Amino acid sequence: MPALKTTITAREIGKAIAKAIHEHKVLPGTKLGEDELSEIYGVSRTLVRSALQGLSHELLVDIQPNRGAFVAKPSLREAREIFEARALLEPRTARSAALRMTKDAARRLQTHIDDEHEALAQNDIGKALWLSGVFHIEISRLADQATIGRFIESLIARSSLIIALYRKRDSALCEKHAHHALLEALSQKDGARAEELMQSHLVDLVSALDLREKVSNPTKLKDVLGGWGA
Amino acid sequence: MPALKTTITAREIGKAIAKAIHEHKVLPGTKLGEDELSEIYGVSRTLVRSALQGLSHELLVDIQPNRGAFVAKPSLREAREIFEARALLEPRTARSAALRMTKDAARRLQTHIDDEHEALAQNDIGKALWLSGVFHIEISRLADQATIGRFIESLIARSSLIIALYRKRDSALCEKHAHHALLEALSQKDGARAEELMQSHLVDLVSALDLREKVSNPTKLKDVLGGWGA
DNA sequence: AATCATAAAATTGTATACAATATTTTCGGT
DNA sequence: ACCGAAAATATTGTATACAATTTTATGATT
Repeated sequence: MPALKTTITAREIGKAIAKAIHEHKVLPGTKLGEDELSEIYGVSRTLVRSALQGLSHELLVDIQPNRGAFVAKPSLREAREIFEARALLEPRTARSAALRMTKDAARRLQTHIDDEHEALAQNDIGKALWLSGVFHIEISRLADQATIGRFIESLIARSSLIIALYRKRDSALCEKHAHHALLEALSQKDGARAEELMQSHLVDLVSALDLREKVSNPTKLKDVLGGWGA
Repeated sequence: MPALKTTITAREIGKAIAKAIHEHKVLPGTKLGEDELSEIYGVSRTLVRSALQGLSHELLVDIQPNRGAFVAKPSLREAREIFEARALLEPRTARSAALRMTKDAARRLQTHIDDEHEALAQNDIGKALWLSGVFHIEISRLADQATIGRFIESLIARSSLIIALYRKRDSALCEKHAHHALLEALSQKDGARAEELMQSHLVDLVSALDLREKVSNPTKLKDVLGGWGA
């Protein structure tokens, strides 16, 4: 029988929390108490703290001194920056990926798309979101550029926070076709097309967000509430 | 009188170690023992570990399970990737910076160049190296793109490891003129020129490195040592 | 009832203690 | 002298204990 796993590492705890964040199981602003997490994973606060510090380095959680760790709430500005950075990195990376495409990779990506479809069919939005992120990460892996790949990974993780915070109410996240088209271009080693498709896919993602400036904080309530019975 | 600082944070310890690495005070591969660092900074291993984990996240140190933390030794492949990534990000960032340039920023950058010159005059190569990195980071700060700025910062930090490992023996790191020209373009808000200059500056940096493949590991010592007395 | 000051509880920050794992030293055999 | 095994030492990994800080609860005062 396979060896029973008896320990859990800080990294694994971090991954688990990151996945929960990615799947919108925990929303931005949620407090991540150390004792609570210790309890959950059956370890001391030491490991939990290590995991949280790691996540804070990835800007997925915000550690406030003496107050604790909270799931990060990227500002509007951060949100824009993150998608600008993705627009800069991912299309080019998709192009590189196309050139290195293999049959095996194509099968793997197809499986991902299927899983994504399945999750959507079961209305498991969280899982679909996570799989969608993994799809992008897989592509960046194919590009064989670990350094930029890490950047992209970090951007994608934070993107899920942005979606949680700024998604337009009506927007249906239907990435199935985009991902399918992307896979096709990749399979044909058509780098130029893959680049194009990735670019427009990212534009679509942003267009499903409401990244307009918030209404300026109403210094006077009257401005907002006034004129009810004139 | 100013309040006496009595504590040191994990972040500050990390910064101090990072600076020492950047200045080549500690070279790639150096063991960073926890007890040793605790002693130095007058804190328990807890904070030291936290600092080391942070640095490991930035890939500046390599933590080997049960063996400890070592100053990272980027591979040839990583070295190439890092400068490719810089070539992708920094020229564009320099262009953005030019558009947002202010008198104040120009003065600050000029001071940096002067300091750099001073350090070189005193033959303090380490300090010059560090200042050179900070110069690039300052520019990325000006671009007002925190997200990409963080990426660039991370790349620059690792660049100093690469320089330590792969610098050509004869190459004199003379960035003074390049930085001066860059500052001039920025001051004139000439984005296109700043982008160009940054690009060629990075090419120059790479050309001072020896990033060729190592000789294939000699499977037989005889191949290397044989033929001594034929 | 609302508000403020104070006290109690809960939570995070740091140090220390112990366990697990490496590294070094010692020492017997060849 | 040169290995190799085993003990001794040193170092990292994790848990716990205590200190510092924040949050919540309490109660007196208006």
